[in-house]
Amino acid sequence: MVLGRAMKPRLRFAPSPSGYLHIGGARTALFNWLWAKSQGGVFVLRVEDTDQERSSIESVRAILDAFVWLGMDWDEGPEVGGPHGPYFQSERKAIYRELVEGLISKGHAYRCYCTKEELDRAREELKQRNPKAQFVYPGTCRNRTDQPDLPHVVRFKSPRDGVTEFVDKVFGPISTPNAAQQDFVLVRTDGYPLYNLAATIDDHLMDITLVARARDHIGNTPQQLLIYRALGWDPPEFAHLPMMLSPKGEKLSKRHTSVSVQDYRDRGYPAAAVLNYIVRFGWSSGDQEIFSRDELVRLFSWDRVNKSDGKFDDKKFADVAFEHLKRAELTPLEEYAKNVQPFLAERGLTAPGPRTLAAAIPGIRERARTYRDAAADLDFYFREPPELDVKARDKLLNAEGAARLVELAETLAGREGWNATDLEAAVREWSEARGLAVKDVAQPARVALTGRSASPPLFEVMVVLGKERSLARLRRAPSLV
RNA sequence: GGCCCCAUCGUCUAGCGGUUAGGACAUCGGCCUCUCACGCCGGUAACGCGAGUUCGAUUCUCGCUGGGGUCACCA
Repeated sequence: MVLGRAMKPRLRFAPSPSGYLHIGGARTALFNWLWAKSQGGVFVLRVEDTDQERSSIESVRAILDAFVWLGMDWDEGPEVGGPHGPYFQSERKAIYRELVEGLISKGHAYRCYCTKEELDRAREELKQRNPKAQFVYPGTCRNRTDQPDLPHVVRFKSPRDGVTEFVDKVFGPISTPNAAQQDFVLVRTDGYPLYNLAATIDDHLMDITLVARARDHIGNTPQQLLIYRALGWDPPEFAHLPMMLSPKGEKLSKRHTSVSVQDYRDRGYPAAAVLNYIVRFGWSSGDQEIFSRDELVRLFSWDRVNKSDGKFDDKKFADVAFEHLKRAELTPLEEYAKNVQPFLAERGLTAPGPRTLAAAIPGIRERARTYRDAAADLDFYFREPPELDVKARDKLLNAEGAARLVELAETLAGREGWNATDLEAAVREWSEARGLAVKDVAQPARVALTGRSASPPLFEVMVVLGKERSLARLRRAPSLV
């Protein structure tokens, strides 16, 4: 027990509900979640909806859904509640108001009556005179007589000298001169707190022990530290994460790739693969590339997090997803079947027999790179007749070949065993007896059985299809030509 | 521009003073084969530059260059 503070780490992710869950946000949340899980700590979700203009309840829903899909559960927050609520900042205005009054009365903050228009004008004028100069709030209202009834914002009275420093869990010591700080706004004219104020107060009141967020927040940290000090509170620890950038090194936006977690689900990627890919941005564990969710929890640690930004790579992402789909230990059969179902439904294949589905999946596992692809690969098993790829037919199946398939069907009909080994032996024997190579029979048969030129191994297909349907499709061959 | 941060193959990374600088993706050959895949074997490919420190720097220090972030009544 150190200093009597809570020992269990309490981590949080605080999205602002102004859209979907961004893939970068998911990554930030993941690091927090992993640490909370691995330490037996608590992961809280807090909705930062102080900007009424941009926040929406639909967006909260979308973000929560994304968390559920990713399998990142939260211990406190919307829907589950908890002892530190409310978890929507819009419902915490009274808390902020009271604390801000204290700040003002102690001289750490003051009311400012300069209007946005005045400030914008001053900013503009300065820019005219000296395009390179930076506008700093001149402190006009610092010592002005207080008139609480007039419209105003509340500004923090930043120290003019000294430095603010902290030890980042990832970047190490970071020190910023206070002179670089201006009297930033704490509360807007409409009474709503701004990010730095609300986040600071909530992190403290919610007993957050470690704030892990993307590197673009490093510059906010000194301001928040100043607020902690003014409020007389001990700050939590901070960990900043390197950024995940576009392939070109720009800020990741939808111009470059899917940025909404929802998109990845819709494109048919496994959730665990999304997690696997994004965690590898800035974190590694030796040479290992593929991790299950549980492994991640077990292996994650801050000393394996590095500092340099990374660029998103679709190809690598696709490969990670593919690995998850290929390995049965990562995606068990039942899970695969369940997840591919919606994509089959999209193709109008609503009720594939569960037995057949389970039997068919092993054959397409090493072929399908997404659940969406898997549904396409599976299609011919469940569609009667299978969709015919005309090009494949033109290339591989002619009248002569089709006639042979009918003969083959009769031979096969008389056989006992209907398993891949026996079927292959039978077809081999049958082909050789006619002076044909196996592929001269197999390729036309593939077209008849699957409607396409590419499929899982032919004899596996026949087993999954079953004797009756296989024979029927072979006998139907002449009608395709 | 001020402040802050970063720097190993094209990309994600391993490396924590002495290595033929390793892995993965991508890419290029080849093998396997009833198709497509999977798999396997092999190739190309990196320490940004310059000073120090040291017997010895990818590794430590400084400078430069390059890149990124941030400077709102957004979060």
